[in-house]
Amino acid sequence: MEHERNIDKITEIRGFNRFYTNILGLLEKDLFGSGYSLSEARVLFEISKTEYCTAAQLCNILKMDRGYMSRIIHKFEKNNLICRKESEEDSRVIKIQLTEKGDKLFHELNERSNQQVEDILMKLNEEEQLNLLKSMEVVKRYLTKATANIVIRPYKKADVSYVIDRQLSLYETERHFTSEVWKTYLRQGVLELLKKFNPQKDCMLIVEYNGNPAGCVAITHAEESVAQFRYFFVEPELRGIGIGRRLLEEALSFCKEKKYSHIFLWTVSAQETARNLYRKAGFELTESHENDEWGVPVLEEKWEKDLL
Amino acid sequence: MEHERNIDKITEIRGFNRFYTNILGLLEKDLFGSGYSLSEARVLFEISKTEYCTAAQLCNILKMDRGYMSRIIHKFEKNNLICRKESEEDSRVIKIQLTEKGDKLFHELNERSNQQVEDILMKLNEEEQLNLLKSMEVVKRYLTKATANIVIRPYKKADVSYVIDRQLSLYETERHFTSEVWKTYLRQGVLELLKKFNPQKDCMLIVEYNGNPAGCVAITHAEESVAQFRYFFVEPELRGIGIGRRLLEEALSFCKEKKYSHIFLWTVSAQETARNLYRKAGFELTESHENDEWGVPVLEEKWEKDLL
DNA sequence: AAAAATAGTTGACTATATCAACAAGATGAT
DNA sequence: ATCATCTTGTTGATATAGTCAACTATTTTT
Repeated sequence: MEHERNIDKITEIRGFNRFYTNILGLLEKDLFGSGYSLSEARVLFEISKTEYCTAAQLCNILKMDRGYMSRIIHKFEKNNLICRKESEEDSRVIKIQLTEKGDKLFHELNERSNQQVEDILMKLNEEEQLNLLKSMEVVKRYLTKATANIVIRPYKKADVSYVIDRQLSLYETERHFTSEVWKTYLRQGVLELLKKFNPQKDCMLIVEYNGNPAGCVAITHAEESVAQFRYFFVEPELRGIGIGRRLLEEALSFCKEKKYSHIFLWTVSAQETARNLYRKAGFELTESHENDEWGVPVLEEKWEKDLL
Repeated sequence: MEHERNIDKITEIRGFNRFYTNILGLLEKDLFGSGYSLSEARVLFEISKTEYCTAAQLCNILKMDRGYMSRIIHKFEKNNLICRKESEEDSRVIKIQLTEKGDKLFHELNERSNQQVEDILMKLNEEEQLNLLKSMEVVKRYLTKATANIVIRPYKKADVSYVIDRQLSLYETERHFTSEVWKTYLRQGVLELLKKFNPQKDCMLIVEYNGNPAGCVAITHAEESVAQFRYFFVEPELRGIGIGRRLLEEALSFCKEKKYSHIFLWTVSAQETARNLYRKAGFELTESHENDEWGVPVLEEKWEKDLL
């Protein structure tokens, strides 16, 4: 009986999958004439999107074979779409960037795809458009929740630049923190933590999503028996499915294991979701003040919690 | 400004498309080991689903190349998954049916896919599952509306068996009409209409969806200056996007063109959507009575409308 | 300091898909 | 009734896309 009910749902979902296979097939036809295949276009798109971009990363994101990826990248290089530079941190790694020509091609393909989607959108009225978008968001959130391969693991050397770069970029787009003071403060803070890293006192956890880092949290030793909770963020596309809560829990359990008796954190113009997260975990707002140093005036808040 | 707002929507939708490309990629991996490719599995699935199945139809539905399809079908035949029979109506056409072995393979692959989807579903609670399904339905409806290539055209010879077979099957699954009396009544009715077909009095329109028939309506000459509206249906997957309304409009405009002064229709246990459609078009319920002949007792209703 | 893991490359190969030409049969227009 | 047109399915030639395993050079872990 329980199973019978599920079969209907399963059939519905599989129907949707077949339907969407056709929709995607329809949209993909449009690349004809560009001289590049769908896979190549996807790679190009990811290169343009990814700040610190390497072949291995592209393979993770797009789930493609390494050899195949290598050849696509060489074709791109031959056609002057990208340039490649050995990484300074790891000489096995080659960083990939679009050239001007590559960027131009990307924009062309991008414009075509946008046009195509707009043509579809124009067949719907405002209300239908909004319904469509809202429903897509729901489908995406639940399927992410149900299929995402998410692991929380200790940081590795290679994560350092991710944590710094990504945090700078998120704070810039989401909170308009632009000042050099802020950038230096963040960069120094992370580097210092890792230089003096003491596994008995400090902790830095990375969210890994399908093999790539997608979030972070750190515990640092502030003073005797007092821990500070820092560098907390989750990639936008993974928000709303409980990963922040898991990170916070793991951080707190590290603190308990290491016998910290108190924990605090500083946050800025906290949004309801973050505040709720802290409140639910037993934190209390204890202090707040204005700060003008980060490029935009913000209200900084201190939240604290006893760990006994 | 208007355009700027659209760009956000377009970006969202394209994000969803990339996301779903990955989801589908994930699900497709599961065919490995079956000895058949994704395309082959899709063909197999369609064969099992399609009552009167031909290669050309499969090409339409799956948007595949004819030559490629030919080869897949030959591979299936070689492996005893299907048997092929020349059509009696059109000797160019070869009808395809699953053999017992083909049916068994289909069920195996189907079971695997179901299991896979169920595994995903199990990661969500009841409420989340229902939200997911509801949202998928909305996405599907609006995208169908915005992308479907729908044409309403006069019937062709080749449509006759579609109209009969499909209507029998829909009435059986949706209204539990099972009696032989009903089947004969419907079959005879359609055949008679087409035998005596007079383009000045009669009309039969077919909804064509991506090249395949997907709905129907007919006007028949009942008595002097009185038209009967019959054989009205739209494929379930295309309901809710205004195709029924379009069919009704076209049928009425045919009646006006041919100077009919009155039109009526018989319907059974009409659902709200159909009733609303008739009511909006100016029909009125004028008569109703029970009928036990169709395999299940139903309330038949007569709706009428003057055309002056 | 050795063993294991990772990034990227390459050759050989297979699977998947496309294109154009063709024959046989149906259909539509006049 | 006839002829041009369209449709169905087939085939050979070819192109594209993707996989696999072996290999080098480096970094990370133990």
